[in-house]
Amino acid sequence: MGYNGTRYAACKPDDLPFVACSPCGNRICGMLGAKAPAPRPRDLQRGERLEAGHCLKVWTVVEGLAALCTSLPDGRRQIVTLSTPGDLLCPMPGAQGADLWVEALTGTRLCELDLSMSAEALGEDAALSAELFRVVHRQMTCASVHLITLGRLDGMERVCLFLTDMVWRLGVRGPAGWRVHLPLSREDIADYLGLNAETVSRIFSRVKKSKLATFLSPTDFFVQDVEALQSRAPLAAPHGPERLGAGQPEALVSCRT
Amino acid sequence: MGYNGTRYAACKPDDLPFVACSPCGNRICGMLGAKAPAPRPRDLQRGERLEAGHCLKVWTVVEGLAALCTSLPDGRRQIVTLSTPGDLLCPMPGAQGADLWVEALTGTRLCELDLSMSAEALGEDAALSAELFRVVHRQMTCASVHLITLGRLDGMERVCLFLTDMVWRLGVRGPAGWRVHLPLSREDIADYLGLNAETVSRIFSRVKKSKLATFLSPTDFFVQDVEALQSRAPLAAPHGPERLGAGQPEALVSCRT
DNA sequence: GCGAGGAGTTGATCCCAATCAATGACCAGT
DNA sequence: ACTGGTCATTGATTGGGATCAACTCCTCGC
Repeated sequence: MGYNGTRYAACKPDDLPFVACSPCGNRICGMLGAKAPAPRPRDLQRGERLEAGHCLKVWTVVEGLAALCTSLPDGRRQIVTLSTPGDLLCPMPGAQGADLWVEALTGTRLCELDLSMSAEALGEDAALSAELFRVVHRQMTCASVHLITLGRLDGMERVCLFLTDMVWRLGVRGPAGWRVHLPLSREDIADYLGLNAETVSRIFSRVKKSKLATFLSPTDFFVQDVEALQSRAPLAAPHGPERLGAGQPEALVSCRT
Repeated sequence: MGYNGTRYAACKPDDLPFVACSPCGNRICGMLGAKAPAPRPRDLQRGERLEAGHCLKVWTVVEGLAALCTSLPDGRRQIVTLSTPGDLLCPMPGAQGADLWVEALTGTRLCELDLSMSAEALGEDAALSAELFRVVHRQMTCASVHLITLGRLDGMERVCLFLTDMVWRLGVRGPAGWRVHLPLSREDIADYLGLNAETVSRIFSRVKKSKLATFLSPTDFFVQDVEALQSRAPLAAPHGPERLGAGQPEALVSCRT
């Protein structure tokens, strides 16, 4: 339970193997068919890592929360991407000097797809390439929002944007508002937002005081007025209510005039 | 003059029309052939903008320096991407709430390619899709470095990383080191690095004092020991000496074991 | 029940970068 | 040469977030 019913229910663990994963938002599994080794499920405990290495492996998050993490030689960590159920995780060989890995921020079930064996298929299957392009395109959009967040928003704005994003991605709608379970620690949030854990905690208190959200426990909060929360940030959360990417690549479609 | 001779010389203005642009690093022009309207050159003066809109237009920087800019309703600006000659600029419909545009930071010549007319070609031409994927893949890598920079590096580290990057991208090698002409203002640099103009200026002074670089003028500097400069940042500049992306998509190739 | 350990909160203090302001360098136009 | 404008530099001050530390709460294992 807990996560968005429609997306999750369509791809519950029992449905393995995952070739029928497409309802999760990952249409690649289905498109590949016999061209790649069958997708295989992977269960990770909190803190467990997958070394991204340099292979073109791709994961779909089925349940839980995974992050694309980097860390500098001195231990500073930056979370580049948060992936909630339905998201595709494709770690790209990153920056020299920074480690890169996929980490489960809570107990997480992934669906692993190894595309490296089928590099030819990638180059030749047009529909697949287009789909890959679409996915990466979407990730670029999210990356832009994250970039602006880190470059120009102050702590309060970052946190409000983050909470709004969590509402859209993990929230359960109730009669009076949204209830959200935060499956990550303060430090994880801090590493995603470019802050530190104490600061995140302090800002949560401010959010609480200004009644933008109610905290039921350190990991559960409730939002009555998402608009109010959203408007505290000068930028909209990338995973809005009408979730992008369900249909055609919007850049291509929106241009027919 | 001024810019890296080899890359620039292969695609100088006289070579128009730009179908022969591929030596610039943009192989898309050549691949499209008759499927898209012929690429057309555009000259921009400093500060001039191209509204990215929602169309799939793509630009190659031939000469000068262009930026993908965003700004928030209150005027805060964040430069998402800097493009030097040879780079491909493809503004993706960005964050809601933030304006997005392409801006020339100095006199700049672009080569415009409108892919929106040929959306079918995009979906059907496998090689083209793969190339697009490769380009976006590369941009993701740069975006990661930029993200870590904004999230976790302090001012000095950001500036040293930036200067190193400029050496690799714009530097002219001389007998005693590299000479670089910076075609952007302090404020542009600040908006790229998530700082403000005065801070950038102050840090430049510190760099000068610590002899990591010599400033010949506000817009020209000289670096004797790039390694020393580079090592002041905990991360390598994304445009290293052996520039990525000249050959195959490295993710696909590096996995053949 | 009890203690150990981890996570979260809150306080005190420090420090880096933002802000505001003054000055200087350079350029274009008259 | 003078003037207005833009850009860069530098100083004084402020402020937001980091750091260090104390304390609470909760869980887990015994």
